Amino acid sequence: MEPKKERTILHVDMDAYFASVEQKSNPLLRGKPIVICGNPEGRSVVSTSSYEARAWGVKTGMMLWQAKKACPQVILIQCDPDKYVETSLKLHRIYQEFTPVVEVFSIDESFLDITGTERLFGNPLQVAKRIKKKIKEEVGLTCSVGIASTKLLAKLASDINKPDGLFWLKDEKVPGFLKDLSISEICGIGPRLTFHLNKLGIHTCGELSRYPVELLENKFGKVGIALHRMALGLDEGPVLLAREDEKVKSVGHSITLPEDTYNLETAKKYLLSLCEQVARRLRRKYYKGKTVFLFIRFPDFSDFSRQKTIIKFTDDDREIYQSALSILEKINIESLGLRLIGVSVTNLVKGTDQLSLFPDEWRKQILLAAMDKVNDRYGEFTLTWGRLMYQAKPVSILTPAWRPDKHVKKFKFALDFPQRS
DNA sequence: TCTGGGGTCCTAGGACCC
DNA sequence: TCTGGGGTCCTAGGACCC
Repeated sequence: MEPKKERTILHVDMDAYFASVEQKSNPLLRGKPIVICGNPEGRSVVSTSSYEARAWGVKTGMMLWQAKKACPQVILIQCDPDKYVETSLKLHRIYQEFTPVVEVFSIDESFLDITGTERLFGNPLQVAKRIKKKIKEEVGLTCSVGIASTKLLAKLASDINKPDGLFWLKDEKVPGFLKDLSISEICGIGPRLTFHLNKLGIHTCGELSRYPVELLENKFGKVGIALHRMALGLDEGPVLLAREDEKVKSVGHSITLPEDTYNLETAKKYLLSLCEQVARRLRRKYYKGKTVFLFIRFPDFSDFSRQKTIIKFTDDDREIYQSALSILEKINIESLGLRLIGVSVTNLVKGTDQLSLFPDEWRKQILLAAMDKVNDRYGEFTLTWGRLMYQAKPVSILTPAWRPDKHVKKFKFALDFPQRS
C-alpha cells in the first residue's frame, strides 16, 4: 500500500449561475422568478432558473411551457454567453489568488487544490470563507463551497446547505455520510446506471460499497470497479489544470427545429447553416478535422447517427457540408421527418494558418478568412452563402458545460493558466 | 404540449497491414 | 497453403457531465 498523501480540495459551485448573473446586471430582475433559456420562442428548455422561480417548482431541463404553467409570471431571458464567460474569468482570477492548482470543471464550477496553503491563508474553512467573501464583494454573486480530501467528496459537500453554503466533509465523517446517500447523487452515476443498480437492489452508497466488486465488474466491466470505489468516496483524480496544449476532441453544433419538418430542402438549409458555424469555430481556433459526424433525431425521438472520415483534414464549410449531406441524403426525411439535426467534426489536428501552395486552395482560404473577419466583427451570419440569407439567425447558446479552453480566441487570457510544476 | 445543446469517454466489432 | 497475433484505424452505439 502506497502512503496516501492527504489533500485538501475545494469545490466552488456558483448558485443559479446564469440567472444570478442576469439579476446582478439588471436590477429590475432581482427578486423576480426568471429563467435563462435558448430561444424563448422555440422548443427550448430551462437552462437555469432563479431561486425565486425554483420556489414555484421551476427546474433545470423543464420545457418552457411547463415553466410558465408552474409559474405564470416567470420572466424568460435569452442566454447571453459573453456575459457569463466574462464573469467566469473574473471568478477564475480570484481562485488563482489562493492556489495555482485550479480545475475549471464547467462554466460555474471549479475545483481548487489548496493543500499546503495553510500558512498563507489559514485552515480550509478560513480559505473557503475568504473566497466566498471575495466573490461576493468583487463579483456580487454567492456560491456554495465544499471541502474534502477528494474531488468526488468535495463536489458532494458543496451540495449541502446550498445556496450560499459551506460544508467541510472531514474524512472521519465520510462513511456515515455515504451510508444512506442515494447513489444517483454521485457524479458519474447517471440515470441508466442508477436504474441498473436499483434492479440489483442497490439504492445507497452503503449498499453499493458492500456489493461484491467481482459481480459489479462482471456486469459493468471497468465501470463496475469504478462504481465500487465511488461508493467508498475514493477518488485519486488530481485537480487538473487547463493547459494550453490540451486538445479539443470535437467541435459541433445541433439544433432542434422550431417544428418538425418532412422537407429535405429545409433539412439541407439547417445542415448548411450548422456546417458554417462548425467550420467557423474550427478556423477560429486553427483546428482542422477529418471525420464528419451527422446526428439526427426523428419526431418519434429515435436517434440516428453516422460518421464519415474524409481523406484530408478540413475546416471548410462546403467540404464538411458535402460529407454530412451525403449521409443525410440516404435518410428518407420525407417519410421519417426531422426534429433535430447536428453536425460535428472530430479527429482534429491543431493546424496553422499557413496558406496553401495551390492557387485554388489559396483563394478559398483567403475568402474564408475574409468572411470570418466580417462575421467576427458584425456577428454570426452577417455574411453567408446565398441560400441562407432569408433564414432566421440561430440562437447562440452557451451551455453550463463550457470550459475556457474550449471557448473562442477573443478570451485569450482564459488560457493563461500556470503549468503544474 | 411532449422531452436543449455542447461535449467527453468507453466498448465492441470489422477491416487491413505486417 | 494454412494459421496466428498484434497494432491501428474506423464505425456505431451507449453512458455520463453541466
